[in-house]
Amino acid sequence: MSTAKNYKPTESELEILGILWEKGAGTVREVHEILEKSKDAGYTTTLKLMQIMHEKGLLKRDTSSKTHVYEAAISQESTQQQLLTKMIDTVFNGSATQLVMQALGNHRSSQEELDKIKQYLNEIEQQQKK
Amino acid sequence: MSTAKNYKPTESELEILGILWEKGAGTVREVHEILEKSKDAGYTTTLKLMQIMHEKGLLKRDTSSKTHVYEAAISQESTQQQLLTKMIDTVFNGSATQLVMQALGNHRSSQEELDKIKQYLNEIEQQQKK
DNA sequence: ATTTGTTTACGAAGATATTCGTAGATCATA
DNA sequence: TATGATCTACGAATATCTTCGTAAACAAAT
Repeated sequence: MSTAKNYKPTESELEILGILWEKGAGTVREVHEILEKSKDAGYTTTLKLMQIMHEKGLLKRDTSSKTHVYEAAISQESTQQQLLTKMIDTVFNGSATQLVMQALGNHRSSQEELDKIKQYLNEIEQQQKK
Repeated sequence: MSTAKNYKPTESELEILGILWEKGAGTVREVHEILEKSKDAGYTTTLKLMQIMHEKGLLKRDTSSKTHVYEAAISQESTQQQLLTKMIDTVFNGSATQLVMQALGNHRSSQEELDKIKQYLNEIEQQQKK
């Protein structure tokens, strides 16, 4: 069986996870209203999706009141990590560097952000020297 | 209708594209033998997938000899770009920087690669000043 | 108490992706 | 020419994802 940890969320599931990561816990109604802005789907569709995600262990939920409150059960970081790894593997010939350069080249970053990255690079180098 | 350009390949399709990008043109048999190493599927499954990909415009094929020869019809770069954009958007809160740092942090890069990235950063900065 | 609105649960239809068996064509070779 | 190996084409079964209608529970308002 696949635990939630290494389960690969579908496209729709990722959209919902994204919303919950950003806003923290929320009801189906709340999630749905945000979702509607970028997608059109009925309320029960969102409900069903979130129920399935709960079954799969992707969401936790609090059913103590009539209106259930959901929350992401997997962290954004671990999900990012998993998707990145997969992507590097299948599309970037296994090279993280290739991915980084591609991302930097085509998604305009501000000077501030570039500085942040530079600083981070230095930190990594320091660590490696030890 | 969606052209091959903006069509989003499925998981299986990406695996096949990855193989063809790396090795260049190839027959179903060749692709299948590489695919088998990481996945188990029958020969006709791979065949069918590649035929469908051809219909969708993801692969070109040369049918002049009995054994057809396939080739990727979409570039690795544009596909990388498309997937990156989507991923940044849904999983990294729209921040390419966040993705870059996550990738750097968890996928060990050699000093050489780090230097390459630094150099690339400098190039970007130069460009921006103009 | 009845109506109205909101919620969950359930089931099923529809869409898409994946898998593979089987048949027929082609070719090498015994 | 027959045999066997390899290939494509086709169709269909299976699995998975997505969508939504409907019903039942509940609460608030009339």
